[in-house]
Amino acid sequence: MSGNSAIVILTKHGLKVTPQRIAILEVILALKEHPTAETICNHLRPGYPNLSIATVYKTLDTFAQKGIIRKVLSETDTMRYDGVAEKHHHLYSTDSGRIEDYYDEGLNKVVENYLKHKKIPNFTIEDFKLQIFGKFRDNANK
Amino acid sequence: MSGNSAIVILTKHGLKVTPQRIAILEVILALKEHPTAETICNHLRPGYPNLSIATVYKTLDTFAQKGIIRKVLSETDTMRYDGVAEKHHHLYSTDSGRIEDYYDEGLNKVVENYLKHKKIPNFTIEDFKLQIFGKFRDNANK
DNA sequence: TACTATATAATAATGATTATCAATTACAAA
DNA sequence: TTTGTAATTGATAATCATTATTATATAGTA
Repeated sequence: MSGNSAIVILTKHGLKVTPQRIAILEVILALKEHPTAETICNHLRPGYPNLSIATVYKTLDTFAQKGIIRKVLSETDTMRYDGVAEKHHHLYSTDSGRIEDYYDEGLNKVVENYLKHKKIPNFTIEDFKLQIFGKFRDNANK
Repeated sequence: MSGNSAIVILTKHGLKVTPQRIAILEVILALKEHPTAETICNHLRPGYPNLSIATVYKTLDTFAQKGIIRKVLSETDTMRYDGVAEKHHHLYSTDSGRIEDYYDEGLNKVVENYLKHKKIPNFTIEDFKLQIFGKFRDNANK
């Protein structure tokens, strides 16, 4: 029951449950590719021909504020969104715009440990994230 | 002779030495605050009233391509630039747009070591960078 | 000094995102 | 169930950062 879990998430965060919000949330949870607002819109157009891009932007912002999704910094000037809220890092291709998630609990621990001891002067750490740059060895251009 | 080192850098990278390039390079090397193109322009306006914002953008792009400076991903949609080419990380404030450099050779080593052993499938690592999120304990809003 | 490729300035164009606002809708209370 | 109200949506205009265009100016070389 995929539709259901979106509703649960919205309710849990005190958001009004609208068809648009359900649809947008379902798409972003399903897509693994860090979609842009535009991409999300295109995915939904068949079912919601009147969906406005402004609504998508506003909804994504709302979700990000609630911590349901994350905004992803990208090399270009297009903002991208990430349906995965659990801690992870990003692999950036140095030849294309491709970005992939990278989970590595060991890496988290190593860095956490290091930072726990090495205090940064004048700064209280809340979270960290690695951007790893390099090349994918397959040709897919997700 | 601060003007001199900018000229040396430009020459070393095979770039034509123009007054605008010297001025822009000097400003970005001097500023510690990851300025935007606009900020750089404002700093230079007194001396170069006709400096065009387009020139600033193009020049910064040229510098970044040569590796003289780096582009910095920011939370908002404004690109920022970093005069420091040596490897370093960034501290992001979670309440303001403030971004500061963070150098930590020990941290570099720890992560490098970890990644050297833990191969990432289907990906060749070239470089990495940490984004560290948190709060600055002073009030400066650089 | 003259030549040629490159850089610059001014400005128009683009593209992503945000603001506005009237019409619609979710949902709480009666 | 119906009603009232505040929040949401869609349409579109406005904004803001960045890029493209192009005529003029200039750096570096012969």
